Amino acid sequence: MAGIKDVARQAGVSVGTVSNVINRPEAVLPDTRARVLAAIEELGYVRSESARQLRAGRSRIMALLVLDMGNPFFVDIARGAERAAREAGLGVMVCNSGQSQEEEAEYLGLFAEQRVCGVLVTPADATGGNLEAFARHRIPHVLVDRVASSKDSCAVSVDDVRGGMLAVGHLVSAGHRSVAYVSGPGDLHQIRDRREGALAALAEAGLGPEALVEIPSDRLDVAAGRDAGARLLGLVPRPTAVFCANDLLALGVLQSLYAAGVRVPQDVAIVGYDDIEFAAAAAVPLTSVRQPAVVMGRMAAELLLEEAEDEDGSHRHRSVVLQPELVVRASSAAPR
Amino acid sequence: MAGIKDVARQAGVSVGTVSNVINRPEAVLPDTRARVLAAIEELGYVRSESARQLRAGRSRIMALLVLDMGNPFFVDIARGAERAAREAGLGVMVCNSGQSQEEEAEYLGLFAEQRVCGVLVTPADATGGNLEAFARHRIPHVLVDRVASSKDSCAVSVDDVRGGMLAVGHLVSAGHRSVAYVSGPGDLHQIRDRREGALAALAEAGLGPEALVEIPSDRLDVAAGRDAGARLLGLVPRPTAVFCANDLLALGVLQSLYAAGVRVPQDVAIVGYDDIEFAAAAAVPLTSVRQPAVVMGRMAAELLLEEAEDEDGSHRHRSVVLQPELVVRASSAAPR
DNA sequence: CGTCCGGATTGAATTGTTTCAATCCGTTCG
DNA sequence: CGAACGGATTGAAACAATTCAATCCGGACG
Repeated sequence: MAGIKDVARQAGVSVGTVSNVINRPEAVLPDTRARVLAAIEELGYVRSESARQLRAGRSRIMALLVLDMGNPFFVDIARGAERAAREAGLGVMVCNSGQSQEEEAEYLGLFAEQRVCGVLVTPADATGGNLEAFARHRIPHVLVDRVASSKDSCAVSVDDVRGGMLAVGHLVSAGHRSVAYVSGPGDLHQIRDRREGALAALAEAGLGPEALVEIPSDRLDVAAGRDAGARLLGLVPRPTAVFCANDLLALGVLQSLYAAGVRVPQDVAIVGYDDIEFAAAAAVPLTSVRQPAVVMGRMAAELLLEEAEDEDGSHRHRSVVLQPELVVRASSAAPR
Repeated sequence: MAGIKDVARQAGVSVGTVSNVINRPEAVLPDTRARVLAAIEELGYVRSESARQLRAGRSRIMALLVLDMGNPFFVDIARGAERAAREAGLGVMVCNSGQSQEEEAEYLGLFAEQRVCGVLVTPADATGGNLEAFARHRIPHVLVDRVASSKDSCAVSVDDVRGGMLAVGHLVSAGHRSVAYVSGPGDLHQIRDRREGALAALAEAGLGPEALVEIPSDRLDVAAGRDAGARLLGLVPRPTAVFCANDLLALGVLQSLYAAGVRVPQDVAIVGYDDIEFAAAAAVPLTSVRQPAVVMGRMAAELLLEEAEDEDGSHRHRSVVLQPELVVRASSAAPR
């Protein structure tokens, strides 16, 4: 494959001039430039990004590590981040940790080797232990959908406590007195915060923590939701409402209940979380807590860019907290 | 940031030995190895992927360029490809072209600069003109969800003509005599093949091409489906069934009809395409043509690996055609 | 005792680009 | 006419790894 030297020889100029034609065309005489461009065309020259990177010390790629690309919520985050990155001339490398700390660690190692200009990450665990190495190496990183645990990084999150309050508050004010919480991996902060919000809403209505029946789940997908739905059906007495930690779980629960002939919302009301596109199109359109996912992705990318481009140490880490919004649809209503 | 030289100095060995410790540990005496590993640990050394790449000539990353990551069908393809790639120790860089030829060209250029070891691509246009440069530079590439237009590359596709036949054959045998086809961008092969299959199914039942009413759409998402649904409502006479080029469109159409009080399937039957996870959870569970998306992604990645690892030119380009499968659910039934 | 062998280690060459001090050359000015 | 200037161009250094021929060293063997 042709390199810059071949181009230089072909055009009868030095390598420096070829580099200038590519990077600072205005600094080269028009006819020299034309000659070089012709040589580039003729040889089919494509500049090597790795050589540039080697010299520059870091790549022009930003990494995004999410829990699950099968969840449209994360796809929206990716979309927001991608747009912001492209505006800055950067590429985005999107990867899934699948909520596994090992995979997360593996990917973070990969990113460090790639010398990515920064990492947007939704950590798979609460402690963020995998990120310590990043802080040590001064690799810019921004926590996404997660509050900053230390002052070592920026973070963009949505107020999950408030989201849980909105969801369960809505159920309580519709008259429900016993609510199931289909949760997810216990080490996820979001899951815990949403529960806390749910408990707060119950407390506000004078109900104790026993009014919230937790149905744990180790994953956050539709299949796990179906399992949770089956378990819900077995509960005696059965709660009259379910709050799910995300919409995928809610869709799975809905399918389960539907299949068992339990009517939604007459017999059981359901509230999901994320308000993914498919929530509105569900068998019974899903009441859900909407998160500004695209905005979150964009803001995270912008914070990362600010940190990465910061030369003089003027960057101050910030935590942005966005507000969720309840979208009421058919799946929630007063109990019998 | 510490480099291999710093490690060598710290451990009192040469750079070659450090390199050996990392890449061929068995070729180094245990105590030397221990010393080097200690130095690596102490200095927090992380090897530079760009320097490796520069020397090796190409990266250990495979690119995947799909039309839209918002479509779960492509997410499944990505999952399949990612798994196969990781088994081979490669990373995957997933990008969206958004069906735009300009974006596609931009990304392909980026991939060439990155010297990716190969590209999996669902071209945004029928001609695949953007790929010519790849063929010229001998960059391995595999067409995904698309038949090979030339003998220059491998391809993995699903028999879309047959998929269209399955869908419309099902509708026809349920008694429908007029079917709307909500299509997508006309330059996509899949869209045309599915139409062809639809026409073939109609012909088999003695119906002419006028029995297929095309409702064109320039995108393939839920919003476009809603638009298409609105247009369908305005048709006189209104077809009794709709075949949608994918499930996102079908979900959108379903929402539109539902909102207008048109009953599905009593008034209008709907058949989608892809059988995404959300099809089964829809307001009316969607009949759909299932594609083996994960398998397709995996096979594509495996073909690419075979091509990329081929040294002696023994690789022969192949086209794999997978078979789709009809999944009948509530959204399709006999007309009034 | 010298030679040979083989495994461990070395260190220089190589990769493709960017950058920058040095050089070249044509103009202008004193 | 020489010097100073300034824009265009040059060419070598630097980036961080891998690779490989050369070297080193200890032991075995003649």
